[in-house]
Parts: sequence; structure tokens; C-alpha cells
Amino acid sequence: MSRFALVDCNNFYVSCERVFDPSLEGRPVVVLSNNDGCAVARSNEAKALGIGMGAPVFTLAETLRRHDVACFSSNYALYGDMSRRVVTTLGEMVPDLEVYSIDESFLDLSSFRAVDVAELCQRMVRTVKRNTGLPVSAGVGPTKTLAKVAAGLAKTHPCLAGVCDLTDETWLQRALAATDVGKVWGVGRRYEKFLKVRGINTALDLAGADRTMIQKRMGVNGTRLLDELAGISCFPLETNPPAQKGVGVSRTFASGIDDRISLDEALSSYAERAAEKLRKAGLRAGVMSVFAMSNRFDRKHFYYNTASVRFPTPTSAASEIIKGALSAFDEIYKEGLPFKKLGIQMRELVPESEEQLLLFDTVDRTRSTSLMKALDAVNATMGNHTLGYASSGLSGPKTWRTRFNHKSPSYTTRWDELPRVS
DNA sequence: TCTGGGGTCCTAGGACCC
DNA sequence: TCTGGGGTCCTAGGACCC
Repeated sequence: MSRFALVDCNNFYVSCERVFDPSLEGRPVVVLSNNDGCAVARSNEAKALGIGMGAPVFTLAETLRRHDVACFSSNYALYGDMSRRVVTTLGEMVPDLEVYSIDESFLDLSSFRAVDVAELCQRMVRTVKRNTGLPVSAGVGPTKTLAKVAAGLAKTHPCLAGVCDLTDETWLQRALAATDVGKVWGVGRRYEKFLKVRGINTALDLAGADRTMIQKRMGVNGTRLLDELAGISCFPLETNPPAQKGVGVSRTFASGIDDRISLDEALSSYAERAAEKLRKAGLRAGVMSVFAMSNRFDRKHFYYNTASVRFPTPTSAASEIIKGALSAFDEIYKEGLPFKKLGIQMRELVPESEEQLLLFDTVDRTRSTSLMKALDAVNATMGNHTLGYASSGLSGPKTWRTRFNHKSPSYTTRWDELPRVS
């Protein structure tokens, strides 16, 4: 029988902040999205205050003030680095590992005996805490979905000390009965509502639900979900993640922007970033689309449009992608309209090793490739944005730049921001 | 006034072809 | 008066995940 574990970092972003500022222990803490717009991570204390996932900060002002909640802007460099440390530690203990997200990994424990499993998980929880300072929980089950259920219980029931093993049938029934159907992996807001209207309130109800009805509303994923809850594994461990299908870069502005120069600068910087992501992954894109929208909360005047560009041959050259993005934007730009969000998406990705040469090419590919190599090398050694394109705007305050007013130092990724021990 | 970003997969419907 | 069927490809939209 297969057996999976899910190791999940508790309140990950908040816990990363706490590692470097222990005075935050026991205090309500939230980490905010870009532009310090929404609460995207909350400590248990913040959750207890009723601060919801994704709650807009302006609706929280009173709560944040009254309870002296510590607020942080997202520090992606720090979280990414801490995540790698967790994965390294886990990988040393269990070789079959799938990095599922920045704060979760699935492990294949099929070859471990039942008695070993709980002990192994407890050891993982202790080791990760010792090596990184981060609290994690582990759940075990015969399928990924059940391992997720187990991890959810491990996190919310302190008596389990961070580990929950649902290999045992009797515990499994009780665990499913205690799990809200909306918490099941693959059941989002829409499906939760649909299920609850039909009296399916818990994971146990769902496991016993009518297959045809589930299939009709939730498609093949619905039937897979039923199988997974019944202990039949449908989602294998993905140790070699399949090639990425797309690369996107988009940002919301702190307030609406209608001036064309700022919009072009913002878009150019996203194009630059997208090109960089492609090169880092060793990929090139055949097609790019640009999208632009106004404030989506103003439904009456909402504007959304996209335009696409096909490249003569797949590319990851910043200059070509910037040029394409700006000309595509020209098709959808509307004068006088306050834009709230711009973005680009790169699709039809191919490995750069599969280069297709064009008979009549307008770009000197060899030169442009070595230029990009040089640019990446400089930015890798001298720091991000040491070299960039003038079309993305010269340094200085910009209306389109994302706001991070409460950011902690990059403790682990910048020499000049290392924490000091005194 | 203020409301994130980056992904995946599935399905339905239309265009097109034989 | 009669007006097929099946396959493929593409896109948009909807659902989900973190």
C-alpha cells in the first residue's frame, strides 16, 4: 500500500519573520500582499482575532490598531530562502520528495513500516525546527488527499504535537468526520457551497456522496477526489515536476495610473522580468500576451483587454520581449482610463536547447544570446537590477512601483542585511 | 482612498476539415 | 422535400491550488 506524508510549515510567512525577531512570539502577526494590500499570512493569534485570509488591510485598520498587530510586507527573498532550507533538511531524511509549494512538501513513505512512520515524522518536525527555526506539521495517509487531511488536523490539534497518522482505518473515519468539506484539497468556495446545499458538510459525507452527481458537477477531478478519500491513490508523487507551461508577470498599482509613460515603464519592467524568468528556466516563449485592466472592484466601469504577439522564433531576449509587449499594449491602451493592473504571459515554451534558426532573421541571435548571458552574470554577482533597460525607467520614485512599507531585512540573502548578534 | 501574484487543469463551444 | 458525423484544434471561462 502506498503511504504519503505532507510536511507543511505553520503560518509560513509569519513564522519566517518570527525566526529573526523572537519578540513576535505570542503576538498577533500578519504578512501583507503586494502594495501592503491584503493579509496573506496570519499567526494563530491573528486568526483568533478574526483576521481572514486575503482580508483587505483597509477593512482591518481598527483591529490592527486595537490589538497592536505586527504587520509585515512580503519579503519574498527571505521566504524563498527559508523554504529551500526546509526542503534540504527533509530531503536528507526522506529521498522521495516532491516540493509542492513554497511551504509544503509531499514525501513517499511507502517503504517505511507503520511503527516507524509516526516516529520518523516526529523526528522531521524536530529536525526542521532545529535546523531552520520553523515550526512544521506532518500528516500521513494512503493518498495525498488524506495526507493533507491529516496535516490539517496535526496543525489544529495541539495534543497531536504536530504529527497525525491516518494510516489506521478507525482514526481515518473520525478524522474525516471532523474535517469540514470546504477544507478538503480540491474543494474551493464554489464546490463547498454546492456540496453544503446538498447536506454534504464533512469530508466523510463527501466520501459517501453519489458518484454521478459529483462527476456531473465537478468533472473527472471530482471522481478522483472520491477515490482519494477512499484510499485509492490517483495523484502519484511528482519527483520530477513536468515542464512549466507558462511564465507570467503582473502587478497591481497602488492607485490607478493613466499616464502612458508610467504604464510603458511598468510594462517594460515586467517584460524584462519575464525574459529573466525564462532564461533562468532555460526556456524560450513562442507567444506573448499582454493584458491590462482598470479597477476590478468598480464593476460599472471595468475594462479588461488582451493582445498577443507571436515571435518569429521562440525567444527569451529582453529587448525583443519588451518591444513586443509595448506594441501589443498599444492595441489595448485607452487614453484617460486609470489602469490598475498590467501583466504579460509567455506561452508555448520550448527548451532553449531546441533552437530553431530562421532563414531570414532580423535579429542577430548569437549576439543577443551572449548579451543576455552577460547581463544575467552581472546581475547575479553585482545584485539584481545592476543592469537593466532604460525603457523600464531610471531609478527613483515611480507611481507604478509596488509598495512595501513594512518590509523586514533580507536577513539571509544580503550581506548588508545580515542579522547582528550583540 | 485603500482590495496580491503565479500557476494548473478541465470543459464547452466554435471553426474547420474530411 | 430532403440538409451527417466525427475528429481536431483553439479559446474563453471556470474551477482549483498555494
